[in-house]
Amino acid sequence: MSATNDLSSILTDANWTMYQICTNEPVSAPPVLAPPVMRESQLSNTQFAADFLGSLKWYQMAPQCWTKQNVLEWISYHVEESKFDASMLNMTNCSMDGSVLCQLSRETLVSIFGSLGERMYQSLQEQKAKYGTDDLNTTYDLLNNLFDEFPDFLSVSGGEEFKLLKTVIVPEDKTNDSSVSADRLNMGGALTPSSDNGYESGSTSPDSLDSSHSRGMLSLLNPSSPEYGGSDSDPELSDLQFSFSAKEFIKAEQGELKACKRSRGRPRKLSRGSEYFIEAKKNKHNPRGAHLWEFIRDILIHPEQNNGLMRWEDRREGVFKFLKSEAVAQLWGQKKKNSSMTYEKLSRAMRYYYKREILERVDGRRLVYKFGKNSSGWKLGEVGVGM
DNA sequence: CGGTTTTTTCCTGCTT
DNA sequence: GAAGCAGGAAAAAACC
Repeated sequence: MSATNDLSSILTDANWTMYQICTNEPVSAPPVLAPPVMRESQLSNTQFAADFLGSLKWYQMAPQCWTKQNVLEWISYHVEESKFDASMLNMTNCSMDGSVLCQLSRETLVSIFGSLGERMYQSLQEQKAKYGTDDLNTTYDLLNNLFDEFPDFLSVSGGEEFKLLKTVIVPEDKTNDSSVSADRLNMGGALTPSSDNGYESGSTSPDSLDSSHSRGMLSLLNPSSPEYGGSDSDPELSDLQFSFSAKEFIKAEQGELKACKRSRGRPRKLSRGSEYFIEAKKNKHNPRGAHLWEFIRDILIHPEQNNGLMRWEDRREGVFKFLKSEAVAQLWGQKKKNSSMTYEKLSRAMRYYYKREILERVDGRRLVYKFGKNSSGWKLGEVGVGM
């Protein structure tokens, strides 16, 4: 079977497993596994050694040593873990062994896997570090500079529909040819050799941008805001290491949650230890994180980058309108690492701002809000950007 | 660790 | 009927 077919199969199964609503089956997480016991006498046995290596999972060895199958399993794991819609992947880009994978730049991974690419890049760095081959400081620096390097992510051709990361797509027919859906949302162009990073994406198609939009969007967070740390929590992700037992727990708990009908109110999200992996850790430099209204404000004050998501209706009065409400919600969700964010939920949070006078009501106009007296950073005098 | 704040989730009813 | 608005309720998560 070809690697492409392998992945297709793996990912189809992954999505199917992930998106079945009422099953109790948690998606597979890397378990705490001891490597197969190997007797000393067996060490000299070449076949045994080969078998032994072949029996190892990706999380049991350095990424440089991964086989194509290991790489596919690694991809599959992240697809499952993040509820990524695998149908978006151009699977021809996924056929590589660990040595090739390790040469891919973060940008390339992002171009292939969209929003998942960052996490995968982090995972790769962590795995390298775990096996003593990486410099965490390098990772830190790379992550720290992440947004600076993506100034053009929002530069999509005018009128282009903003393409969202469809994180939850339940296949109607499990047996469907995945290439059809892959074509529908082809994530990346063909990989082409690059002198610097080994490989880089040759794609400049807007289709390949996808969640990269959000990265661009996040990059425009107002650095002047005292409550914005700029890069959110990313730099500290380099400190993260896999905690397989914790992840196993997460999966089990997610499975349990899916198994029963949601109760009223916010559901329990993830257990302790899970945030260690799933949730970005709090950034010491960004103790409070970004608030929703600041996120909205920062989209508005960078019209050149907001890609038609929102616009000012009355700049002086602070009146603004959502043009692509669900897209903004998805961006917000991506920022908060919540793939199920919707405009409905976002708007509820917006309505809470009325009472605090961060926003004022604008009656009779759909999708229109107005900044209130307790908001700041949007007025022309406060922002050094002419609008 | 407990209290507070902010956000998320769900819901019902209403309006456009 | 769909989409959006309004706001109560409950709870998670972040903060203090």
